[in-house]
Amino acid sequence: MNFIVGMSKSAETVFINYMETHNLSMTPQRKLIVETFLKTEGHFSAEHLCRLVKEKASDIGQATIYRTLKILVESGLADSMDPGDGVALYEHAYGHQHHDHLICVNCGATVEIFDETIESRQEKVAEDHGYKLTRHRMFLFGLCADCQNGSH
Amino acid sequence: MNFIVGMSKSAETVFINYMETHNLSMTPQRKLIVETFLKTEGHFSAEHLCRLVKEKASDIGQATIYRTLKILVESGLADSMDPGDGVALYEHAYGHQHHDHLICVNCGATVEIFDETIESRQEKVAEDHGYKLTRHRMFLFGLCADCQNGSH
DNA sequence: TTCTATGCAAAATGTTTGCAATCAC
DNA sequence: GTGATTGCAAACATTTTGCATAGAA
Repeated sequence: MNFIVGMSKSAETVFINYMETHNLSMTPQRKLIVETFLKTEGHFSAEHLCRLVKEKASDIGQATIYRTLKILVESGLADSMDPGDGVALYEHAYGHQHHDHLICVNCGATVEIFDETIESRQEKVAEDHGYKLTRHRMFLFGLCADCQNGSH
Repeated sequence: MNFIVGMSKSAETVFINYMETHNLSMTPQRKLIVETFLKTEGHFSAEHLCRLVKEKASDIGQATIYRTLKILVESGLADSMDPGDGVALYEHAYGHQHHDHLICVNCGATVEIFDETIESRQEKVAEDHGYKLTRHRMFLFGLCADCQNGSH
């Protein structure tokens, strides 16, 4: 379950460090939630993570899962986004470079995208308006190749 | 209150046409809500529009305002967006070209932006992944000039 | 021990819906 | 008249919070 990325620390180590420096204790609940989060690839809702966690320990309350997700985001292990329907989606952030998302409006298939030209134009546009850019969100919506063809 | 834009129809005309072709009736409530919407510039929430409408007619229910906002979006007069906090913001869409938004994270000042290069790269990135792009949303977050300086 | 974390249930938020009464055409 | 529209209140979905209990260090 470790990320082997050169000399960088594992996600677990980063999380444990964050916990220690913030006087947060490592409870079995948090351990399970973080492990489950790290094992889950892709983009998923809090509710989806809840289901996965409760499969392993049905007595964990959803409040704890939401609270731990917040810690995961603060610690830099998770990133959260809302493509527009008011439901936050989470994904791994540690060891992952910034990217935006290309989402199929029919089946939900999501591709992580990154375009240097867009990124630098964003900086420039912000500067042109006197803004100091801190972050951005970009969602491209369309029909994926599969959905353009056959079904539905 | 009319938009004088060459030969194009006024927003009211477009709305009335939409109503007729969709078998929707022009009630005094809808009339007031649409008038208020058209008079309100910028980016505002449903709740903000509710307040403005209720100042004029306190007996209009919020459900009617939400329902009318939906009609406004469907008719192409309004555009709705959610910059990320789960609250939809509305703005005029009729007679306005597409644009994205640059938002001050401190004071909320919002600038409408448009960059040809970004737009065409978005198309290309989508194509490269076999997607047929239908729409996109982009939010740039940063500190506006005012907030970089003095007050906070 | 002492302060933090938990689970539960209730609250908060923004939006939508069911329904009987009302209104537009 | 007839079907669409309204206001109300309740329902909704997601996320957050208060609180008494339980647990970590």
